[in-house]
Amino acid sequence: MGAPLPRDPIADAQRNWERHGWADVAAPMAAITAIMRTQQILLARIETVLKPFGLTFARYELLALLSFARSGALPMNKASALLQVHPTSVTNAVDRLQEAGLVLRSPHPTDGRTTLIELTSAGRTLAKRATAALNAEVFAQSGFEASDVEQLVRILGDFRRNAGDFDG
Amino acid sequence: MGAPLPRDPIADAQRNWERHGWADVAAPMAAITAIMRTQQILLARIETVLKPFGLTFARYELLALLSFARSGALPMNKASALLQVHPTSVTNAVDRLQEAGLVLRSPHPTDGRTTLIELTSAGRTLAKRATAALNAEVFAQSGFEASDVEQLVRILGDFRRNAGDFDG
DNA sequence: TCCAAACCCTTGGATGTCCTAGTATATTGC
DNA sequence: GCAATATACTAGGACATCCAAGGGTTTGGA
Repeated sequence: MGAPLPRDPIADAQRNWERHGWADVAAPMAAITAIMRTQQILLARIETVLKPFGLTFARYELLALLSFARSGALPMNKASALLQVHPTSVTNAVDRLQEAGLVLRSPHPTDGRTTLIELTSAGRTLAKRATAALNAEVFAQSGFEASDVEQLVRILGDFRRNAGDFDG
Repeated sequence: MGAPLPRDPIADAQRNWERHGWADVAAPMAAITAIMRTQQILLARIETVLKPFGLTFARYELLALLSFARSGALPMNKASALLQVHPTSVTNAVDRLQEAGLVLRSPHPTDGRTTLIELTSAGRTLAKRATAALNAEVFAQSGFEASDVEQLVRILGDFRRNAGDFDG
C-alpha cells in the first residue's frame, strides 16, 4: 500500500494515551491495535497466495476443514462452529465453492434440517495444492521468531479459552 | 457464535498439520490462525461498545486520530497512511462521519488536490466519550496478563517493522 | 397425540476492505 | 512555458462479516 512510515503509529498512539492520563490502559490498547494491524497484514499475504487458485481465505478455510474430516463431509452448522463464523458466512462460502465445483450440498441422512457439505474430487485436489502454497509462501516465512511463535500460541490460546472459544 | 467448543479447533488444526508431515510449519500456522481469531473476538467486543455511540471501529479510529492532531484536522492521504488502510476506506468513513455531523471536509489551503478532514465540536465530544467507554470496557479488561501485553507489543512490533509498516 | 419451542439454513440489508479506473491538480523535465 | 508524469480523491464492483427475519424440520412436554 504505501512506503514505511517514519514512526510506528501504534507506539505514537500509546504515547498519546499516556499523555492523556490513560497510562493504565495504554499498553493493552497498543497490544490490541497491533493485533488488528497484524491480522490485516497476514490476511493480505494469504489472499495474495490464494488468488491464483481462485480462493479467498474464507473459502480456503472451509475447504481445508473438510479435507481433514474423515468422510470429507460436514454439516453446515458444524463447520460454522469449528470455523467460528456466523452461519450466514458459511452459506455464502458454500454457495461460491459449489459454483466452482469444489463442494456440493447433500441432505443429512436422518435430520431433515441439516445440510451436509461434501468435498468433490476437484475440491480435495485444490485444497492440497493451496495448502502446499500457504505452507511454503506464508507459514514457512511467517516473520516471527520460533520462540515468539511459541509465545503467541500460548498467549492467544489463553485469551481464546478465556473468551469462551473452547473449554479446557 | 455459540457455546464453547469441547476442544480448541486451532490446536486440532496444528495436530492435523503435524500428522500430515508439515510439522515444520504447524506452529506458525497455529499462531497465525490464532491471530485471525483473536482479532475477530476483539473487534466484536469493540463494536459492541461503540454501537451505542453510533460508531463502528473504522469510524472511531478516524475520529480518534483527528482528536490527537493538534489542529483537529488532517489531509485524507495522511489519515490513510497513519491508519494504514486503503484511501477508499477513508473516503467511505469520512462520508458517513460527515453525514453524522462529526467531521467535515475542507479544501487544503495550498494544494488543490488535497482535502482536509476536520473534527466538528460534536465529533470531538463523541470521540472523548467513545474513548472513555473503550478504555473502561475493552482495554481495561483486555483478558491479557500484563506481562503478556508486553510480549505482544514487542512481538507484533517486531513483526510490523519487519513487514515494512514503519522504519526503526 | 399434538402444538409450542428449539434448531437449521437461507434471504436481504448494512458495513468495511480492497481493486480498478477516472477526474482534477501539482510537479518535473525538456 | 508546456507536455508528461505523479499525486489525491472518488465512483463502481467484488467479497466477507454480521444481524434480523422467515420457512421448514425435530423435539419434547402437556
